[in-house]
Amino acid sequence: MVATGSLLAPTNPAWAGVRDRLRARGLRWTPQRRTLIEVLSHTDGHVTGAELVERCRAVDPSTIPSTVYRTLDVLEQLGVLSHSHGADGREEFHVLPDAIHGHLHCIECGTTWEIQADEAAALVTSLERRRGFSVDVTHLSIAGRCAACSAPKRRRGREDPTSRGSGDPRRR
Amino acid sequence: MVATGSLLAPTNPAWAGVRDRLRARGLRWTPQRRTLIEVLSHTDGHVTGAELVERCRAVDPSTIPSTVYRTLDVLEQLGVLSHSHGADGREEFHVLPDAIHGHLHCIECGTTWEIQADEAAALVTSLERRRGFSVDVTHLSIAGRCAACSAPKRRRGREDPTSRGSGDPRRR
DNA sequence: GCGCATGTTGCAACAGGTTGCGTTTACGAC
DNA sequence: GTCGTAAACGCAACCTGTTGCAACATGCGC
Repeated sequence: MVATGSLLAPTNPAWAGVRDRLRARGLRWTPQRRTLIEVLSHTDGHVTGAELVERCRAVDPSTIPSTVYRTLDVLEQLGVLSHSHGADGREEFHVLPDAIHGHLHCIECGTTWEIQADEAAALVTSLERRRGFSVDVTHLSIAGRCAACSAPKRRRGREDPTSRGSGDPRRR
Repeated sequence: MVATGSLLAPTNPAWAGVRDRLRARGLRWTPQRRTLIEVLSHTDGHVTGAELVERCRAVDPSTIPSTVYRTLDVLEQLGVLSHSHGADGREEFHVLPDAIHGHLHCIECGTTWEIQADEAAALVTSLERRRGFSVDVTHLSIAGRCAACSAPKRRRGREDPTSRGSGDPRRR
C-alpha cells in the first residue's frame, strides 16, 4: 500500500512539489499517482507509455494501464512532462522538460536525439509569419536518416546501437 | 480491363502502371490489391488507415484490415503513396504525392494543411548541415495551433478539456 | 473522528494497427 | 492445360491506447 519505503531510491526533490500542485488544483494524491511519480523520477529522457506501464507494474503489480495513461495526461497538464509521437506513431513521453525541445528520429536505426528550440527556430518563425501557425515544438518529431545510416554505401549495416540506453531493442 | 466493372468510376490512368510495376518486382496483382487501388484512385488528400479499410469494405465487404495495411506498405515502397502520423499518432496516408510535402496539424480544431518542401527547407538544410541528418519531409507532421485557433485569446483561460467540443466533428 | 462530494480507480469493451502462421493462389515455366 | 513455388491472404491473437461507467476513497468541512 502506502509503502513504507520505496523500492527505489528516494524521490528527486523536484518531484516533491507535484503533490502540492495537484492538491492546489483540487486534484488528488493517490497511491497510484505516487507510484507513477516515483517511476518518472527515476526516468531519464524518453519513454514510451508502455514502458512506463511496465515499470509501474514492477513497483506495484496491480497497476492498471488506463490509470497510468490518465495520470500521464494530468501530469502533462501540470507541465511536468510532455509527449510526442515517435516515427512509428507510438507515444513517447519526455520527463521534466528543462528546455523546450523536439526530437529527431532515425527510421533506420531507431535512435532518437533531441533538437533544441533554436534548431527549429527558422521553421517556427517561418510558419508563424507565413501562416500564423504556432508550432508546438515539444511535440515536434522529425523522421529521417541519421548521419551514420544515410552515410555512403555500407549496405544497410543494421548495427542496432540500441538506442537510448535503457531502451529495449524491440520495435518493428 | 481498365473499367473492370467497378462500382466506382473508371480508374485514373495514373494508377494503371501500378499493376505492371508490381509485377516487374515479382509482386502480385490480386483482387484485394485491385480493390485498394480502386479506392485510392478515388481518394484525394489525406486518409487514415481506418478510413481506407472502411472504404475497401464498401467495395468488397470481405476486406480484411491486415491485408489493407500490408498492401499499403507495399504501395508506399512503390512510391505511389506516403504516410505520416497525425498529431494524435494515427496513421495518415497521402496519395500520389505530386510534390514532396509535410503536414501541419492544429491540435485545437484538428484541421490539417500541407506545407511545401520549401517551407521546411531551412529546417532541413540546417539539420543536414549540423548533424548530417536527412529529414524525411513526407513524414513530417507538425503540431501546433493554427491562426484561427491561436488568435482569439478568449475562451482559453485554463486547460479546459472540453475545448475541442465545438466545431470539428473529427474523431477522437 | 465522521460524513460527504467529487476526483479517481478498476474493469471491460473498444479502436487502430501489427504479427505469426497455416492455407490459398497468382503466374511463370513447361 | 498443368505444375510448382513463393507471394499474399485470412485469421486469430496481440499490442498500445482510449472510453464509459459503477464503485471507491481522498481530503475538506464540521
